[in-house]
Amino acid sequence: MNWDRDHHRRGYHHGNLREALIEAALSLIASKGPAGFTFAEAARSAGVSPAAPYRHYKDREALIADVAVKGFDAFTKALSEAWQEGKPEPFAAFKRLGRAYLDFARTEPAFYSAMFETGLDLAQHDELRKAGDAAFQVLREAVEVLLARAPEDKRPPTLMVALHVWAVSHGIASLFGRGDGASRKQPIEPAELLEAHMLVYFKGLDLIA
Amino acid sequence: MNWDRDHHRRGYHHGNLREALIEAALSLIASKGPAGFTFAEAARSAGVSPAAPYRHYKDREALIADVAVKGFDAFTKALSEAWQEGKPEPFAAFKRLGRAYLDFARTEPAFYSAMFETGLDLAQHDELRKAGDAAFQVLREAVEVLLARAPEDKRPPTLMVALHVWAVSHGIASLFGRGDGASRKQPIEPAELLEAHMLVYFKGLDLIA
DNA sequence: TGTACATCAGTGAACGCGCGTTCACTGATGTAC
DNA sequence: TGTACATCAGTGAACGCGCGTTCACTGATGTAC
Repeated sequence: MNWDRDHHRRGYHHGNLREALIEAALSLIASKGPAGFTFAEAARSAGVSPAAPYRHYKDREALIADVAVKGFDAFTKALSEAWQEGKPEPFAAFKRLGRAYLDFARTEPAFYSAMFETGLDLAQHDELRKAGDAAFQVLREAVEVLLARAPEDKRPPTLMVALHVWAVSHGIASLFGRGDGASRKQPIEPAELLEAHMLVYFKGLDLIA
Repeated sequence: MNWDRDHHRRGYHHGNLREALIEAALSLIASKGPAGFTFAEAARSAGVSPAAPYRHYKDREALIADVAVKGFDAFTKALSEAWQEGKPEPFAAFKRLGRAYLDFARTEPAFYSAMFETGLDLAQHDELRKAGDAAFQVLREAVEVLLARAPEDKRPPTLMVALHVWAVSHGIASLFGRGDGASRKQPIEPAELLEAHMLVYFKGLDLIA
């Protein structure tokens, strides 16, 4: 609970309303889903009048889009740090990458749902699409390093493999790996399920024995 | 447009308000997403007073849950009909099953998002969980038939494989295969992407050469 | 076959509520000279 | 270093709106005899 942790230093100007609104939006999304988030309540929880957010965002949707962008930024960072350019060993690094993907979805369900479930039109939010592309780029580069191990004549297309990796990760995360009640509990842990999948899949690609 | 296609036969009693409300909910979800659906507007579009829906549903959430249940029923039916008990040949039937999965998500985006993206707590909606389980059961049985081909000593667990199939199908459907603007267009068709995945994956399981 | 009555599935008016947004405003901050 | 002024980032009151829900009600339907 940190409703007013900053009240003591608040004067007329908030100082960093933008960040405060994003945090407020996240905690509202976390507790009520992406639908149950309102501009007014975000303002209230940032300790500011309902008109104040309009200094920073055109409207409600602009704030959600910004939350999603910030989410993708954090996601890209988390994935990059897990991948570590494939060092010291690409397969071990890839395993870390997969775990980082699921960890993010589980520990940041509000970000994750703002990123993938708000139904924002990507054609209308260029910055959002770019932020999403940057995250995917991490997966793509990791796949590229792994595929470099295969003999050139039987190397599958990087894009295809990267899309497979993304799809299965996203599928596991959204079906079985969320923190909330929408999760369909299974007797196999999400991380274990993903790892088992990648072993079979890479074997199918002749990348491993 | 069928706002009042039934008006001529409407008297005091609607006759099948329940179905009309579900249809109304679907078209509202389709045009504005699961968030932009209201009880009042559903009533209006069914040509009925705002109090009428309460004869059939406890509240707004009960209607959404029912839409999701009906969606799973239709989904289960579509998958079963595609699978046809694996006849005449299991792999061909499985390919049909995968296509049916993606087709449903693409042609019934409103059902699909009511089923997977409304964030309903499954623990609190038993009928919904059951309807979802029934759909998954079709995948599970199909996987079981395919796995029967593998030599018994190197046969992977049915549940694990079925969960992999579900995850990758759901991942592809929700990331790349929806009709709306949230779809991340790729140079590979969803159906092709799924089929390519299953070929690699089954090869990894030694089910095919 | 007709009638009395219970039950079902609607009406329509009303309610309190919170939302998104606009407006004229004002206090705080930064900058030019 | 001090002052004038432009700009920035807030206020707070107000608006119209549609929502979810409740209520006493009533027309239509089904059933017992």
